[in-house]
Parts: sequence; structure tokens; C-alpha cells
Amino acid sequence: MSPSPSTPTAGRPRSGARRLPDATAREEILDAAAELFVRRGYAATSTRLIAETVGIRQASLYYHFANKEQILAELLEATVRPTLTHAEELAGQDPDPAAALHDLVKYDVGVLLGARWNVGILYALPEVATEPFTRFRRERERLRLTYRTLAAAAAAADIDDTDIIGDLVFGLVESVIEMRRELPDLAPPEKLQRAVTAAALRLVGAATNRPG
Amino acid sequence: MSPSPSTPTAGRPRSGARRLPDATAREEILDAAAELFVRRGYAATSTRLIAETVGIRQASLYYHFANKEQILAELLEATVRPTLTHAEELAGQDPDPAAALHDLVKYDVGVLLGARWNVGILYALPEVATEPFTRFRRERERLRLTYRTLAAAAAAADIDDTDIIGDLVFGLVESVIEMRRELPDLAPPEKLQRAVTAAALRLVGAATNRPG
DNA sequence: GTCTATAGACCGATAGAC
DNA sequence: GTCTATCGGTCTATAGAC
Repeated sequence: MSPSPSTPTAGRPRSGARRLPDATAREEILDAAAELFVRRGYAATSTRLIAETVGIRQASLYYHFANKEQILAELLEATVRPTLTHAEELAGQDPDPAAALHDLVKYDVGVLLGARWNVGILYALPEVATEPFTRFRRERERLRLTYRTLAAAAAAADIDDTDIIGDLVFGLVESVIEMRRELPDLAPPEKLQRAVTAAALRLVGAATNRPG
Repeated sequence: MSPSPSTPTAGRPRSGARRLPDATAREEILDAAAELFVRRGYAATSTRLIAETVGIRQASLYYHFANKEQILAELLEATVRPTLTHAEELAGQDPDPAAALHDLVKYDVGVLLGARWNVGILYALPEVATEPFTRFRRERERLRLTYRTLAAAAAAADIDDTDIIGDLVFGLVESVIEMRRELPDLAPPEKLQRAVTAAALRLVGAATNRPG
């Protein structure tokens, strides 16, 4: 059997209380890094500070991750992947594009607002444009393309530039990242989900209540 | 008379060709910093690299700016101020809220896409949350409030949560920042201005062609 | 107004003990 | 699996010459 998270098989036991009691050291590092990267940015977050937040020494990070970039890469991919999977399932199955778009927007907003940290902020870190994050960027581009496809299929007939419309819906959804960062009294997630889904459907020119 | 930009009254003459021939050294520093902060982020941009880009030595920056933060603060405030001025004029004068919102969205998108560098990216730098940038944050918050006011006044009667609607229009407009960063073949500015203004009016529930 | 030189701090990563 | 110790590099900012 693999060892339980809180009973490692080697190494000196850690001193302080841990922030995620039932998590592996690797998960604790990812959680601490997520908080710090979101709050201070990637470049401004030292590996020393990550380690200190977890309660280990700086050098011990390198047992779990090859380098600092690997930590960010793992966070990015874990963040976009569930939404991408959901989006591509929706686009491949749902015969009603407006209903599928509604579902995708609701799901995406729910994930962005429900995450323990506002990890959507990581998408905009300048470092993400560099090579170690190519896989994440490709996955995110696939998500954007799914938004384009669904928006184009759901758009009213008198609307043109459907690629731009899809990008605008994508941007509208991700604007909740900035709202979560900047607004101290953000509306509750369910309310924001309703507002953003309704806004997205008006944006593409589809009625909120589908004709039956 | 004050000295011409290209004939300073003291100091060793600079060696290489300058990037902005008719600008003061101060303006050249701001321009180089804007490009580098946008491309690599604030923390990852060293004062050495800024100086090298301008064609001076690292220490010479400190004749023109007290520290690195001051350079970013000046860039941020110069970026938001024209749009804020325009927005508050519109909100105070225009009797037709949908027309005013249309005008503001068009102006804002035009500024974001027309700037020499994609300086809207600077808004999202994590460092902006710290103290030296408080004045910028206040000005940006006033811009957001103007969007809320105009969107609420322009919104169709059957739409509620008008504050959220205003924030979503604000987010929709600023999503062109990410589009400019991520899309290699971005639509021309005029086309994007038309698409975003039309999308914003649909989002608030106002018809693109005003009744009358 | 730009230069040289440098103080003083912090950084990511590696080696090797336990 | 975590530790100590440390290397080589980079950083911002200041002092003072010209």
C-alpha cells in the first residue's frame, strides 16, 4: 500500500501545524504556491517563502518538484483541465447550442469562483507566455475554440463576426476573475452565475427563455 | 527657455540610437519600462534591463525616478486618466444613457487597442495591489463606478442586478486587453470597437439602433 | 545628466548528511 | 523526505566623480 499522507516513510517530521491536514506534502506545496502566486505573482514569490508557508526548508521543495516553474505548470494545468473536459463534452453532445453555452458559462464561472484560491489570476501571469507552460496554453486555446464554436452556433442570425462574439463571451466569463480579485463585497457565486449566463446569452443574441 | 529633449544640458551624451527621437530621457524610460513590464511583468523586469533598453546605465535611472515603483505608478496613472476624464464628462452631460455607454465603450476600447504597448496588462500586475499604487486604484475604481452608473441607466427595465451588469460591461471592455495579448491575428481596432459596443448594448438589454 | 563602483540583500538550485 | 550548508548569480539603491 502507498503510505498515508500524514505518515511519510522517511525524513524528519515537520514542526508546525499543516494547512491541509489530509494532504500530501506535494499537495500542500501546491496549495501554498497557489495562494502566494495569486497574491504576489510568480516572480515575486521566492521558493523560500513557499517552503516557509508549508513549514519545510527551501531545499526540501526540490524533492517534490524539479524547479519553481514545474510548480506553476502543475497549478495551471490542474485549473484549466476540468473546464476544458466539460466544454468539449458539451460541444460534442448537446444538440441545443444555446443550452450548451448556458451550461458551459455556468460551469466555468462556478469553477472560477469556487476554487480555494483565485487561480484564474495565474492565466495572466507574464511568465505563462514562456516555454514551460506551452501545454497549458494549448489547453486553454482549445477552451477558447469551444467557446467560439458554441457561441457561433447559438448566435442570432443577424449577428456577424461570430469568432469575435465567442472571444467576447470567453472574456466576459473570465472577467469574474478580476471581479473576485478587486471587489471586496462580491455577489455570491450562484447570483453571479445567473447574471453571467444571462448576460452571455443576451450578448450572443439568444433569448434567455428558449422558444419551445 | 527649457532645453530641447535631444540636447540635455549636462551629462555624458548617450551612445546608441534612441527609440523615441523627440522624447525626453524621462519619456524614453517610461516607454521602455512599459514595453518590458507588459512583456515580462514588473518583478521580472530589472532596472538594469530598462536602462539597457534606453541606452543608459542602470544607476542613471535614479536621476529621473526615485525608485522602480515610481516608474510603474506613472505609467498606470497616465493610462487610466484620459479614459476616466472622458467617462465622467459623458456621465455628467449626456442625457441618453445608452448613447453615452456606447461612446464610453468605443472610446475605452480605442484607447486600449491604440496604445503603443498593451499597457492595460499593467492593471492586473499583482504589485498594483500594494501601497504605492493607491492613487491609480482609486481612479480606476471611479471608472468602474461610471460604468455601473451608465449601465444601470441604459439597462432594459426587465434587467436586475444593475451593479453586476455594469461590472460585466467593464469586464467585457477590458477583455480586449487579453485578446490583444493572446490572439496573434486580432481583428482591426475599428472592427473590434463595433463588435464590443454592440455586444455591450445587447448585454445591458438596449437595442443597438435606438428607437426614435 | 550620465558615469563607475559597490554595498547589502536575496535568489534558485545543488551536494550530501541523516 | 527533510535537513544544513553553500555556491554563483542577480537585484535595488546609494555615493561620489566628471
